[in-house]
Amino acid sequence: MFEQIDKNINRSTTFLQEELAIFHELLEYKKVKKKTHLLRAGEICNFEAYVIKGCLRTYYIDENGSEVILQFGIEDWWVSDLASFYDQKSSQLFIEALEDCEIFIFTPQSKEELLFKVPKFERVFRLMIQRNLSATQNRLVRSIAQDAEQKYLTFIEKYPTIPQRVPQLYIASYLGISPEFLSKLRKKLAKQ
Amino acid sequence: MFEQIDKNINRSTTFLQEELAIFHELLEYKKVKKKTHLLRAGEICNFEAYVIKGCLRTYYIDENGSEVILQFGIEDWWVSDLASFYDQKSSQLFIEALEDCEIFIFTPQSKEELLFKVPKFERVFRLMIQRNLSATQNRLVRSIAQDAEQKYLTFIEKYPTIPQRVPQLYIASYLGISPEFLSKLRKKLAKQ
DNA sequence: TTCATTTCTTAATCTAGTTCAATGCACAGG
DNA sequence: CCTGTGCATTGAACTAGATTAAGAAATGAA
Repeated sequence: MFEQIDKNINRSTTFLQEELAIFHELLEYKKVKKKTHLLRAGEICNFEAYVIKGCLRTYYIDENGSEVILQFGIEDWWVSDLASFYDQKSSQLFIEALEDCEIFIFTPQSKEELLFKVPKFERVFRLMIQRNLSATQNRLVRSIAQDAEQKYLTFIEKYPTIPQRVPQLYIASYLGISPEFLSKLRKKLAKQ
Repeated sequence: MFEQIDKNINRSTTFLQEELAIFHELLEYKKVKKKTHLLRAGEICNFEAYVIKGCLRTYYIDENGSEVILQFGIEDWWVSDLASFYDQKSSQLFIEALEDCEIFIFTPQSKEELLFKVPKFERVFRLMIQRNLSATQNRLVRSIAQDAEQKYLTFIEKYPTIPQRVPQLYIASYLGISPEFLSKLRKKLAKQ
């Protein structure tokens, strides 16, 4: 049950068995049904979720009413609105399960307790947010500098499993192009 | 000399005089001449810089050879490539002074020493990166969902001082539009 | 199985923004 | 003081991608 997440956090820091035991103690296991929202804009995000199994999307609805997908969360990703979680302020994001999911969650309380008992976890979480920042910066650059075809190719290279799991509609929204145009692109690429 | 930066870090956490003294001790003051690069792609970023005065840009050169400006750094902003700084790995970014600047810098060593002596600073730096992430996410959303005119208006509202300080060329690059089109936009907006 | 809902594809039309090329301007350096 | 260099502006021609609308295919619920 904990193998997967242990392997993940052990990438950056090595923990003792007793430290891991405290960690496991504080994790809350949850099942989430497809189409359930874990978070809606206006609410305060009171979790940081680690995806054991399944797929979720984090999205934003802008002033024109159009959805923009910020992130897909699949196995071994962390999903949350960190700004809302840390500062306990109202979120602007939606987080929705696209498949039946299994997740571990931290609440602000359980996380605080973990960091108090095993301060080494500071590093794990700092790295998590830092990776997130790097990934977001890279995506921003691509969103500005690449054309639709390059973006799509980069996407399927980076996330080869996602296209088979989520509607194309959402991939188009992630890439910032219309679903119709993505369809055309795929047709063109298929016959090359 | 330290008033400005003290005020900035005191926004989120309150520090004792002796803690601030340690902080000041570890800050390194530097002057940087216009057009100097603090960082080039391929190098390891060995600083986190706080801008006392002046203006810098952080940019990226993509595979097509075109520049994308990720961030302008002006007074009271932190400027660095965090991924490179923390992991001491090769950077992908360039950081260049657009005006003569005065900055404070941390090296990996001085920062480690600070966090060791005054762990409360963990929070300051965590908030810094978190704000950076939120800002980058918001920019990503705008870059996808807004048209050029909206982006420009959002930009001058958010950073009203920058247009007077940096060439339009760079603002266009930040917004992800061509300089020619920005010029046309400005003309149109001017006569409204 | 059937009906309803969601998703995908195709084609025609339209437009926001690019590219290219020429001109004018400002100001920094000798 | 001139002169090069970098930047802004303008206009004409072009194109990547949006939008609209309609039909086909897939999925799911009852």
